[in-house]
Amino acid sequence: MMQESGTETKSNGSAIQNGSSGGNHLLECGSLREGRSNGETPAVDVGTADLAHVQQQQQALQVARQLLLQQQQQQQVSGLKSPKRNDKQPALQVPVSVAMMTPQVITPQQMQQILQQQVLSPQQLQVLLQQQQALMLQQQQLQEFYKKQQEQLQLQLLQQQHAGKQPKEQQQVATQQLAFQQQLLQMQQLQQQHLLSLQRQGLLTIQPGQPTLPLQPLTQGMIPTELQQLWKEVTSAHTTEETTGNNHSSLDLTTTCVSSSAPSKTSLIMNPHASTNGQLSVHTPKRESLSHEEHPHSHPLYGHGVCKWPGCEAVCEDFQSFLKHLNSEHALDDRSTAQCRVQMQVVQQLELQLAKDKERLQAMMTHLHVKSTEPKAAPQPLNLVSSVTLSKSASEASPQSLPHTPTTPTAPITPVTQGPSVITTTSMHTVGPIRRRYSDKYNVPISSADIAQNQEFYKNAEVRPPFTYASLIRQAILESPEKQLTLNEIYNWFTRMFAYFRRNAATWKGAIRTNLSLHKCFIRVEDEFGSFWTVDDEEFKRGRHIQRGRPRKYCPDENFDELVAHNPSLIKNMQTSHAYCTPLNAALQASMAENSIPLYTTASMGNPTLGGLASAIREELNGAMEHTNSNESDSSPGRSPLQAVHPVHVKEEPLDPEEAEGPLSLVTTANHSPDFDHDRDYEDEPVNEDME
DNA sequence: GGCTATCTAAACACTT
DNA sequence: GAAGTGTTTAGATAGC
Repeated sequence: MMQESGTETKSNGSAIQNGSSGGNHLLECGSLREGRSNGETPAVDVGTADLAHVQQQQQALQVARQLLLQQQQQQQVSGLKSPKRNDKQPALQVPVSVAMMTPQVITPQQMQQILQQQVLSPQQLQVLLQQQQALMLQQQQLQEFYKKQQEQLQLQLLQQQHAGKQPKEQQQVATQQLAFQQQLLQMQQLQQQHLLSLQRQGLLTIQPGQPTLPLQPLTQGMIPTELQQLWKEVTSAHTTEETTGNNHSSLDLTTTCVSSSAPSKTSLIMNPHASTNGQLSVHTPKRESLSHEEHPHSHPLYGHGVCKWPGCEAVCEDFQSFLKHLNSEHALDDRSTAQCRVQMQVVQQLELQLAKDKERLQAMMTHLHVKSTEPKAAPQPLNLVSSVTLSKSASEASPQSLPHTPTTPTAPITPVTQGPSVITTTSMHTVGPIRRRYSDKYNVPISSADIAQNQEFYKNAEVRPPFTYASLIRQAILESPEKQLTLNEIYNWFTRMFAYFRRNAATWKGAIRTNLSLHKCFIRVEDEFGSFWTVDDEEFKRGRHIQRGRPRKYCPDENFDELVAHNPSLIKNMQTSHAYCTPLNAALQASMAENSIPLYTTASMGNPTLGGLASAIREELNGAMEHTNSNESDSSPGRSPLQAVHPVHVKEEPLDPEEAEGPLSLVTTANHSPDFDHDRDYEDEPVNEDME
């Protein structure tokens, strides 16, 4: 221990600069020292100019300390060495900073001498006091120097504030200042402890006429490592003292260092306000001690009969045994110190992580808030990267709720009810039926990336995806290799991709079926193996629905022949499902349409089964019924894509460009009235009441 | 407040 | 007949 002290003294400058070299007895102090001695806090970076300035000041301080050290050593050589000390500490060297920080100008070594010798002769005490007085003058000079330093620092801070420097730099400077203040307070506290200790031992008496020991003006000359050293010296002194039954304040000191430094560091990093009063390191020990007295069994290191010291987990039957265990097994030694250091680092890392996450969250919220006020120029329907719930108005193309970070499947999303840029993180549990509109005018397809980016999240979290059923169905279909899925496959896709759809199957399955039927973009196709669904993306973007109240597409068999008789052209729509659904066949249809090839030709080109044929006929009949009765030309959503027919080669009237875009506009409907409006949809045309 | 989109539930019909 | 599938309607809700 003392060798470490000596090592530190030898490499004084470097030891001060490098908090990990020697003074590792007390960790929090070491951490603080690192921040301070390097002119930066562990959490933030200081500006280069600030850092250089602080370092210059520190170098000047070190020079002064070395001068002081030399003087002290001379004093020690002059006759205050005790035989005991020489035995135990052959190379005793006083940490310079310790000498500086003790207002009594009694170095720990000297104090230890006193403690070890127990009795000093009056002559020795007189010499000691004289030396103290001489040193005190130098101490006061150094204190003034420190004061000037602080003033300069404050001036810098003010200048930076006035110069409008970035808040981060301000915060860093403020953090530095807080660190200084904190160290000052710690030092003052230790001073008092130290003084009381000496007074109790009767080894130091403050004479009324004697220059007042400067309890207060010890400025920022304290370095945590020095505090550690002093603490250790004092503690060891008290340990010696225990033999005389005069046991006091050792635990308090330990508590002081451990409990005050870590939280104070926390406050420096996370909550500057918490330390602005500079009090936290002062009263914490007593408070904690009181807390433990009031709640004797609520020690942070004790719970469920187990010692919570990291890596310990020793079973303690009661709190008293725990205290014994704590004092015996986790006393102040290198091991405990190292463990404490590790724990501090863990806490630091967690705090840093928390700070970063908070900052990220803030940036996200800020970003989304700004975004919500932006014009809806470019709909980004499902920008899930932001991973924050936002209202629909936050992005017109965005759904109302977005999940939290995809990396945290348990993170809730928030279904925001209303209001722009409302971002909360607490209301996921109220996920319910929410509107998920992409646009009033058209649907903006979600991309695979939209879902893929949050795939794991939705797979694991029972969070309702912020997509409409239609969008999800479309996505499911488009993700399939054949761009077609059976209903059951759609179900499976939903359950596979979204944990939310692994319950209440009846509800969402019904919704899927409803949407499949309701949206014109979904096209049901039959083949010999059954029926499957495809999607017409253009129609999807139009977002049109089948109008309510329109007659059912399904046509009972008993009406089939009659309907065929009334609609002979329906046979043209007896294409195979394959011919329609695959992109290849769609292209083929387009090509044929361009060349005015009647679509029924495709039927002959395909390989329709009788079942498929009948189904196609039946479906087409339904569409024909609609046409017949309501004079509608638009596609019957029905399902055979050919129901969404437009007379391509028959009609000479121009087609609605929109309608002509898609493959659905390719089918001939020779029997249609030439004057019907192709642009009209079910939505546009009232349903023929006769049909009903 | 009206309109629209969406969701949900339900009824009904057909198919397997 | 049961289950699955498909269609349609009505009501509720939320956003525009």
